[in-house]
Amino acid sequence: MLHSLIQLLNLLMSEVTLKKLAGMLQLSISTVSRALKDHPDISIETKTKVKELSVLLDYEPNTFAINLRSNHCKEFGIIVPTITNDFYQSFISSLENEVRQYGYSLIILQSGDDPIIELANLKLCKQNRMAGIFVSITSKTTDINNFLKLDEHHIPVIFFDKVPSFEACNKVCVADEAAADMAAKELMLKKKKNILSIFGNPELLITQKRLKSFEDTVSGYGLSTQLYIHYALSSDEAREITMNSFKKVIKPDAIFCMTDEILMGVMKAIQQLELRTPQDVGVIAISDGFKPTLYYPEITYIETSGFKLAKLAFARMLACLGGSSYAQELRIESIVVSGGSL
Amino acid sequence: MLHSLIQLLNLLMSEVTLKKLAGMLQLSISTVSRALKDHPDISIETKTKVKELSVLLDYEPNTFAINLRSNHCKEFGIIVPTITNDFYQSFISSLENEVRQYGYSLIILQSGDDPIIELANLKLCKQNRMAGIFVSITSKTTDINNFLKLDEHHIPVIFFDKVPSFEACNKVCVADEAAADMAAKELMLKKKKNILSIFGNPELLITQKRLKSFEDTVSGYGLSTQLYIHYALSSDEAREITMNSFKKVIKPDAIFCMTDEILMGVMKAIQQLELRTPQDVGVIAISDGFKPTLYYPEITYIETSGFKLAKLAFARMLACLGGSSYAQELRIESIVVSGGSL
DNA sequence: AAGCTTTTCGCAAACGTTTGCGAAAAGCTT
DNA sequence: AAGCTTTTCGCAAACGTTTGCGAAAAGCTT
Repeated sequence: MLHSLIQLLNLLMSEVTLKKLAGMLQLSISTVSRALKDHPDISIETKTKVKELSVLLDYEPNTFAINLRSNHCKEFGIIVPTITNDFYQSFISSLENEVRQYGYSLIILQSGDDPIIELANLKLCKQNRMAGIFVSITSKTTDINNFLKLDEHHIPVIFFDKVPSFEACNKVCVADEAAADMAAKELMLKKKKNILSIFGNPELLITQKRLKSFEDTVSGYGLSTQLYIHYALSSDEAREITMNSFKKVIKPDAIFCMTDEILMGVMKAIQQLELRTPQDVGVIAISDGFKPTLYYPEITYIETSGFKLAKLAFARMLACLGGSSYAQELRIESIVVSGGSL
Repeated sequence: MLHSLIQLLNLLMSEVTLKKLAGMLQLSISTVSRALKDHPDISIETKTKVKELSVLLDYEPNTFAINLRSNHCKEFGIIVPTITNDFYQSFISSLENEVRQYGYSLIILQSGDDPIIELANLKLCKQNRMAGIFVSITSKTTDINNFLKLDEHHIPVIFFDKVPSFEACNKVCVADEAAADMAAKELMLKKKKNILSIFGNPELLITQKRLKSFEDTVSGYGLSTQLYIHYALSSDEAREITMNSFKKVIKPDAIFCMTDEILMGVMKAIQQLELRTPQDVGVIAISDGFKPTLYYPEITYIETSGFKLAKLAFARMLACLGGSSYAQELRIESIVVSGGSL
């Protein structure tokens, strides 16, 4: 009696392991291991004894040992330029919820839009033998061979949002062309004639796709619509572009904002100019859907949901882990959310 | 020659390990291990041979094995109600940058403001033997014993922002009282008489502290200032409160917003009511600093920087890992950022 | 009752590191 | 040249799991 009490005390001092459980129960480690996993070789009596003690002592298997044995862990990495962005935020939030349901964890890695750091993060994912990674590349990433190499190591790589143009890889995107097309159609329906069109970084594939689609749709209508195309790399640049546009003789009757960031700059300018939407100028954006609700009237936007995209990305990841090897490009459809600003 | 070529091919097929390196170099595993770590026992010639081959074959130590051996890993967990919040976003972004510099990774765990999930996340951190965790508790978390238990397992716990009232734990906060006090002073300086004061969840310690300090400061001035105290749990509630307040006979001449979320609702109401700041109504907020720049004129706010708080939290974490055991409550000072809305 | 099958468990190796200790070889002392 | 120190390396155990295989005990068959 005293003896087992001392044993118990010793146990409470340190970590509970299979070996300790086995020692107390006078069983072998393998039997304890199998009992806890309901292996058919073990008798009911032994199983209950083992399980009772393991609950009593709050036994928790050592993840490190399990990882070493199985040579993989239940962690995903996500590499983004920065998490301070509504779209990524909702993507990450949604993704974290998904992976948790499946017993995985999510490690965030910011590249700061720097390919060097991106590469370092990638290496970390490889070294930590992550179960898979999600990547939104930097605007300067040209070489994606390092990403493809991970695929060889059986670490699936899912690109999302900002994806490389290379074809043989897994990509999930919002409907770039379709979203720009929808925005253009909305503007045409309202018979807008002078449209200030502000796009993001022209080096990104997403910008090029959206611009082309936008222009094509507008010219497809064959109306005498004038597009004033600008690129803004920041909210502040968008604000200045807007301010300058309204100093001109021909003032825009509508503004198209390719991103939330641009929308923010545009709206600030509109407040500064004391313009009213939609009377003085119409506004439409492509957005995750949060920023447009900040204004009154709410901004009409084409929704590109980070939440939905994360679900799609995770589904694709599961498929890859399940053995689906051939690369796919998936996209989610957009919808128009009318807010009264157009 | 052919023999070593075959060896090389075999190696490229599978993972490179110390054993494989040792086999190719006709050395023992221990010698290879020590050579790579510049152990003084190993000769220069051996070291260079080992290192050259390891670079050639792109050897990367197996993290799982290292973790098992050392019984700890280089990962921190961060548990927050949700990451979709400017303050947490900048906190996490900043924290990720910090931990990366020190070779750590960051795992995000959202509780969804649910104590059950929070507990599950906590257990995960314990099971994965994380190096330490950062926690902002849910509004319903009452029992923090489970957190304290981690401390016994030598996993430091740093509470931030939403912290428990229990004293003997590590806490880093923004200057709750001081921030509310500063906001009150700004309002008094502008001689505001009817102040709509909207606070967050009244169950949170942070709300209680700010409210008390705010009221104390205002009454300390001894002026005939009227405070209209309200609580808003969402942006939309704040909007409605504001809308209703301006339907009253006595209209507010200033609005105090305890959080970004509240500010957003208030500003939307202001746009809807077509009021101008600061002429028609003054606005001041406690904020991380991003949202206030969205409006024109920019909102005057008391800065509670997530960036700075993250740096402080990480410094405290490092101290804990370094052996500092006694619990501390740390806070960062706030500053007033004038934007022209008051 | 002898031989067979089933039940129940333990041995031992393996995953890839790190590290205390010992031992051989080399260089040094007097 | 014998004994000593230094240099250089390998053996073996350990971290905590999982799992193939074998073996003892028990129950069954005819």
